Amino acid sequence: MIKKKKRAVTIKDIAREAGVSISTVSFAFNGTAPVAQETKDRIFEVINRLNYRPNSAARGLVTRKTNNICLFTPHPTSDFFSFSGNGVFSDLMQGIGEVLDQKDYNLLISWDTVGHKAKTPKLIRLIREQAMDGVLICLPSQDSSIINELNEHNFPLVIIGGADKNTAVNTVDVDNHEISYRVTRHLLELGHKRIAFISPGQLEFLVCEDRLEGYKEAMSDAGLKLRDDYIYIGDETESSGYRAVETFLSLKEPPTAIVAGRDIQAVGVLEYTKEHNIAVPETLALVSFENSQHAEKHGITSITTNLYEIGKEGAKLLIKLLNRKKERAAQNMVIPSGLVVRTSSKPSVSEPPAPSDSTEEEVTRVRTRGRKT
Amino acid sequence: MIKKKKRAVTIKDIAREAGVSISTVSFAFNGTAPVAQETKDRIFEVINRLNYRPNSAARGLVTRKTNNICLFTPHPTSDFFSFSGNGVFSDLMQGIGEVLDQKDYNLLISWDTVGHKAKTPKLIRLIREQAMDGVLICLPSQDSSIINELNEHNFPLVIIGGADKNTAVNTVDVDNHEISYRVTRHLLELGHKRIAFISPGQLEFLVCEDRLEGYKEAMSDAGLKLRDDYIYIGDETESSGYRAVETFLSLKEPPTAIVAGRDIQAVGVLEYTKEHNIAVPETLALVSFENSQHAEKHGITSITTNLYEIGKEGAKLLIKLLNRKKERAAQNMVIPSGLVVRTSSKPSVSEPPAPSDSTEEEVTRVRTRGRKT
DNA sequence: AGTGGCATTGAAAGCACTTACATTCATCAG
DNA sequence: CTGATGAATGTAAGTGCTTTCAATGCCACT
Repeated sequence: MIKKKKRAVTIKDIAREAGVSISTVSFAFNGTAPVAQETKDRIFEVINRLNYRPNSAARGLVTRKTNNICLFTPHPTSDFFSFSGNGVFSDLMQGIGEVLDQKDYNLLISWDTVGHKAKTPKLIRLIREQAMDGVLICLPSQDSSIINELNEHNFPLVIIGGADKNTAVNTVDVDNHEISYRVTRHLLELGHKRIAFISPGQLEFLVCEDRLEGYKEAMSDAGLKLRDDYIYIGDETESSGYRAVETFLSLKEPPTAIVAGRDIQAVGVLEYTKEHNIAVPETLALVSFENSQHAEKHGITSITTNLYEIGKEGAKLLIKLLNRKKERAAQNMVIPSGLVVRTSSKPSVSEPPAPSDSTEEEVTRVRTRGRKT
Repeated sequence: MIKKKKRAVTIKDIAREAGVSISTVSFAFNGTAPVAQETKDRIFEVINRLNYRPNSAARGLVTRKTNNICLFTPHPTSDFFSFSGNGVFSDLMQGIGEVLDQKDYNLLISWDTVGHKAKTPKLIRLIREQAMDGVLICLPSQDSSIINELNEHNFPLVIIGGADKNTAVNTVDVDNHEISYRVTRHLLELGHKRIAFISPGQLEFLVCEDRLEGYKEAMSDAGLKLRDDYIYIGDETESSGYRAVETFLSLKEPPTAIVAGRDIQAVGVLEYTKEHNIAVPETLALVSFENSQHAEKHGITSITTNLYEIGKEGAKLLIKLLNRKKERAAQNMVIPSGLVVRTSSKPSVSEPPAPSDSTEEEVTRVRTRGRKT
């Protein structure tokens, strides 16, 4: 095989080979102008024969599009990535990837660089370099300075999983406040009064704050007063659930039910109750979030947070944004959640009965809100 | 705020504002030619004031570099992503991301598109479009047609986790064959003769094949004959481990020890033994791979497979490749593994003793092999 | 035959950079 | 004093594409 500085095939090559001008090739390839069927056939024959694909840099230079979309996440070892124990990140990514793929967008991953606070955030750098068309930010913390900056510059942006409700920005998420209200309400309806809450993580994450608030509101609405000692700030580990029950049950007035912020914590709770022979749900009822395999395996009542769906809708929304000429109001998209009642909150019969609240029947509710622009 | 079709600031703007030519700006910014300190200062003042960053498409067009590196993986819901239960993908990605970040490369993620066999693989498309400089392929299956194609075109490529030893291609991985030999050997040294093996997944994954082969070789070397009924093809689930023991123990001559292909399977094994009151390690000894949190938590003897390190080295190697002018022989980099002996393969004393075989002490061995080119 | 209209196609101007090469100007050896 | 040297800077070509606008040819219709 003869080695030459083998340049990739360009539009020029196609034009020459097909005996037409380069603009005609461009028109034919992109379908941006009418080209006689005969010439079109000839051109495509050459394109396929030579495996031509337009150089993305050259094309991007003139069209000002990169077809890259950046997924900006917290640090991969952080809380978030182990959210739900396993597979959550995969679910999200798969949802995103699926729609991006279909629309021929590329997925760029970026996260806050460790210990480089001094440097311009990588995300900002990428934007200045015009290296991507839009960004999906997932699980932002309360420090929304970056988000605000992007938003002001009017950069296409969708936030996934926990958006500050006070910012006029496009979001896709489950309504953590509402579902937390719902699971707490479920326990209340079973007659529980002393209900404790385990936060899924640090409260600076909006998911966590929202879930806590939903719990609080449900309690207040039920006329129950909130107790600080019924709130435990957990993390992404099983053992944080374990330690939480341990703490709760050592109280003078221990709770009779627990809302765990995530399934893996609920697993930790069950580990404790099993070790200490505490009857679930008779002595201690338990509900949780995510409805993951863990919940299914351990019979934990849990409410779904469909990350796959969230990713998918987030990507769709972002792409819609990119194709929009004129400004529009920011959209807050809510992915429906279904409560799946299992033995952890119900006298065990045999098999978990049908969900009281099916995911399938609900419909995505979309709320819009004004934007200053 | 006045809305204008706000073009990003270009090198031209900087040149005008600083009163120099654009080439001087380019020289100063990139340090590619000497520029008087005074002018350099003036230029950088303007650059910082206007937040200039060179347009990546324009720059890429002439330099033929994108600074994008693609991580090509199996489908995100596949076996691989849940490899090790949780966090493995994160570990790998973090390792990769860390070094890429430092060198100002961007991370592009791509995986085989579902059900689009007809379409040109996305990876090939990206390469033809010259949308990335190099690719990290992780956990390839035996179908190495894509790899061969890339390799023939001399496209910068590093394979992570399971490379076909017969292809002259750059790889970074633990030596699955060797570590499998080692864990099996460990059981043999404890006096076991009837040792069964659970494959971590379908044998088309090279990791799986390698681990199986290592087991087989250790058995053969010990003068023991291989039995088909001592081999079970598992998957990424706990229950595959459960089913595996169940199968093994129903044999006329059940094994006295098991090599589980991954920690999560070992967990499934322990679940079974616990339920059926089978003494571990007395009646059934157990070893596994990965040395994940699962292994630690359940006291499973396991051998490390440091994905973080693998990712890091893989990225480093790829970047080295990109900066190399002349061709060099392909490198096969082996990340060391350490066997951590715990109670699952040792009469339980109290706490797991010090590892018999510490990771720290080993040194990365690098093998090279000729390449045809 | 002349003319207008339409469908195709081509020529050329960017897009924002890098870089080979030319130019300038001061300095210094002869 | 002159020409050579070399550092600093500028000029312009080229990167592969899109897109505007002009040119061409063909046909029907007058």
